[in-house]
Amino acid sequence: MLTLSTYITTMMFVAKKHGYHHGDLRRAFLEEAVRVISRKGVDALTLRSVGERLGVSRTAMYRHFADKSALLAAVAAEGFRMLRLQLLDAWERHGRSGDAFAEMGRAYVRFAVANPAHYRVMFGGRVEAHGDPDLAREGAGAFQVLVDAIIALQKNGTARAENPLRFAQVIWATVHGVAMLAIDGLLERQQTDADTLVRFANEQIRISMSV
Amino acid sequence: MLTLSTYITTMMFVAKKHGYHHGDLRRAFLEEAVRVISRKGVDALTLRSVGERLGVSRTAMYRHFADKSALLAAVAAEGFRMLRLQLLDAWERHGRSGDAFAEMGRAYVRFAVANPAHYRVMFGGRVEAHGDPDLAREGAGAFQVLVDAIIALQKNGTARAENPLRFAQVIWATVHGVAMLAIDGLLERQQTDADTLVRFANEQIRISMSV
DNA sequence: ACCTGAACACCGTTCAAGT
DNA sequence: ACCTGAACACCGTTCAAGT
Repeated sequence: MLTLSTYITTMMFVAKKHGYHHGDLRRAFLEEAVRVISRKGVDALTLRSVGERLGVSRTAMYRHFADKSALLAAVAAEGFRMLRLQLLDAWERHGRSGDAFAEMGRAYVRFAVANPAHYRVMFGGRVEAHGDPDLAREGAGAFQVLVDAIIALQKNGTARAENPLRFAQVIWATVHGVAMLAIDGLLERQQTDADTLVRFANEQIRISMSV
Repeated sequence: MLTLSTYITTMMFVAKKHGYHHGDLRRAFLEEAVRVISRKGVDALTLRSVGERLGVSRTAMYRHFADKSALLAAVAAEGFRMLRLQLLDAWERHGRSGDAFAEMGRAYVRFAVANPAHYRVMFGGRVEAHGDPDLAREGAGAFQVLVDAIIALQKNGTARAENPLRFAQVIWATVHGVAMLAIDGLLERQQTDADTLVRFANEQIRISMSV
């Protein structure tokens, strides 16, 4: 009887999982963290205030994340997943062509500007892909979209033969640098907007790949 | 008499300034901060442990820096100053030529790899140039070396006519991205070393500038 | 002028306890 | 299974006091 009642109680809680206090508390923590980071910076993120905002105890998070850095790693992993999908969408929707490749570059910078909180956590050096397997997988997946696109361009003769990994690294470095300049507000000071700069960068990339 | 004795006491302390407790305490704080950051990361930096390490109270720092972020801003400003000097040295020592420009790129990445603590503070998004005038000036100074070099290459016909600021932004973005890949250890995972990648990036840059 | 120690208002994390 | 409140060991910063 005791075992049965425990079982029933447990099942009730499990059944309530997607309707518990805040529905999906894990997701609520993730979203609130992103909200705080984008508005006040990573350093302003405290578990206590997030918990209070969500109306749960300040230790409730530990049911869903090992610690604070695991929460940040989850934000980063989610960012890489979104980035991968948006890059893939730009590449495919524009016909996997040289122009589509340029659109990927624009999509990359657009992602960073639209999601600075995710982007800063992804590349701010706070979380290391080393530690979180999920994060490492998502990061590698986003990079692979770029590598695959380069290989496709080489196959149809748009890009010259060269180690595609090396192309990918330099191109990623370039758009990443443009994205950083954009979200750090360094372009505003120089009266340049991010999309203009990434278009210019795309032109430079096109030249250096086709020669 | 009171005024005179106060004056004398003050002068004694001022005279001792460069021989006080640790000679230059401001410099000692700066160096110890860099040491801690490079060994354990920015998040591991605590004023209390730095003070303890230097044998002073944990509030002694406030005589030399407004707060912790001012200390980090000073680290970043020092980093930009070192970077500017090393870029300028590479450019001038190699004869202000196209090759010298490539050597600047290599010097940039070498700086980041040799001084990852400074580099992370400079670009990690913790300090904003917006707030610290000294930091803003040093950052702009380092960037100007790149702009000036591009203008020189355009004057002697090595680089094509184009807004030098735009060239500078994309090129900076590229070498910065390579530097980030290098110090985040993402290249090791792909069996590429930083200098090989920056040499490849330099070749891409040379092509795109000369066409 | 420069440094100190105590105090204040925080923080992440642990843990026994509740349902 | 999931959540709680109290407790622990920190942290940056302020401030009256010393020399």
